[in-house]
Amino acid sequence: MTQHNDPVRVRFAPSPTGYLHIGGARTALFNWLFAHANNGKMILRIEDTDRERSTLEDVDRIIESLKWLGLNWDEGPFFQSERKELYREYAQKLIDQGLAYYSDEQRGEHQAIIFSIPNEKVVIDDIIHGPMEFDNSLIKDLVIFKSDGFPTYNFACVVDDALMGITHIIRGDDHISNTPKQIPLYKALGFPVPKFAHVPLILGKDKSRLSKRHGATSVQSYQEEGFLPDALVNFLALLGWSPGDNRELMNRKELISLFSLERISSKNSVFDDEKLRWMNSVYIRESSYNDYKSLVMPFLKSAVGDDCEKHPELDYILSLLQERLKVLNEISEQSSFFFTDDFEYDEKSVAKRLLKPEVPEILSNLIHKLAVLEEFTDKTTENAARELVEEMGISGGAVIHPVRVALTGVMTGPGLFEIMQALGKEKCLIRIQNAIDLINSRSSSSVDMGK
RNA sequence: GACCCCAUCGUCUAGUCGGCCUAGGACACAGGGUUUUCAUCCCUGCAACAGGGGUUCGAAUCCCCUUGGGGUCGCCA
Repeated sequence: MTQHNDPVRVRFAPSPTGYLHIGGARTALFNWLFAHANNGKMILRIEDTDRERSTLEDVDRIIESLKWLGLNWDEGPFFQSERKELYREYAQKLIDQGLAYYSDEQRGEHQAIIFSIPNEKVVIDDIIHGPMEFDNSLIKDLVIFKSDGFPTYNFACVVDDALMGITHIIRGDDHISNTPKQIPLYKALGFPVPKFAHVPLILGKDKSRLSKRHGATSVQSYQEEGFLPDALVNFLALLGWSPGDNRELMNRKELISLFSLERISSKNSVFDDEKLRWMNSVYIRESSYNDYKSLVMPFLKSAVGDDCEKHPELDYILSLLQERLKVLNEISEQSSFFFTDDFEYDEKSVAKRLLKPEVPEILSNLIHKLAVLEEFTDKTTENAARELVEEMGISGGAVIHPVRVALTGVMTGPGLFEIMQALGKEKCLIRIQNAIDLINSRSSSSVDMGK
């Protein structure tokens, strides 16, 4: 592990002009992992110097998302909008030293202040990219105070990073070109220059920078879809970083102990939704039942109503579904038939499994078998079905498939006899009878069509 | 366009100072097994060092060029 002389201090510095983007979340995560791996501190700073676009709602949303992901911070949140005077002091120092000057262009109430960038080469020894050289004679002087009286990003950022004692700046690749502008600012202000680690961007399927047009990119939308924070954290950590062996499934503790900036790739990476979903299903499956239940209940309730909580077979039903959910909100489509009698019959399933000449007889025979059961469990119902199979000389599938469609409306789902137990005798008998009626009504009309 | 970054399977990646790489793992995909279905699980398969020059006994690994992709060029952050 890398040794650092000063106690490590990092920061995550979002601007509250939108949701927490998945890319921002990864940057926050890398900062968080680095801080924890080095016994350092993480600072949260809100960069709200754009008074037009910054909103309090966005501040809340971003903080909510960070909390949901479990990315806690040690200091802050600090708001740049509250530190205006501080920045002005430093700008004044630069003016006094002749390193900055007032703009002669008058645009607003205040006069903009501009920093003269020295015409020299700047080398950044980036932890991820290695040395990068820039020629500052090629760039224009830098506005550090806007005519609305607020500092610009580059200025406020440098002053804060220095004053807050930030040792490592871990931020997106898109800030690389800001760095050669910021370094002369550190020097002019007499601040030590921190270390930089520019992490590559996250791309969409088409290899362009991940954005709204690639679909949902806010952390909040992943939360709403039913991804677990642990799964998202694990997945995001692997986007651009790897521990070096073939390990992929790692909890936070492992992530922290294995993490290092040096192992972050310098290459952009494409966000693979499929792999995230797979990883999420692993986390759902491997959760304890109680954790899983508390995670999934809000999704179930919003899908089928709060009453589901009182369902006598709730735990049994949820446990049947635990191993087949990729995201939590799938609970809705996969369990509604347990909670309502008003579920949809999937036409393809009906055509394939119910509309067969032998089905009505099988179903009605099964009704007779089930009706006499005293105990109605997965075992007893299965025995009944096996007996029927025996007596009629048919295959197991010949009874199981149509019954599944009769009870659930679809061809896939948990084991049939578990479903029966969860549903209970009465509902099973009614639904099987309904299926028989459905078949009869269908066949009488199709007979006329000669088919 | 200028400046900068990047380049291993479709995707995420391993490949630490060049040899152990006939390039490993995971997701996805295909096939098979288990299963009443789906999912899980197990097995198998498919599939990559962008191209061209060097350097070297030897290069995916180093250098250069080309090509391709990305980022930045705001009194936005």
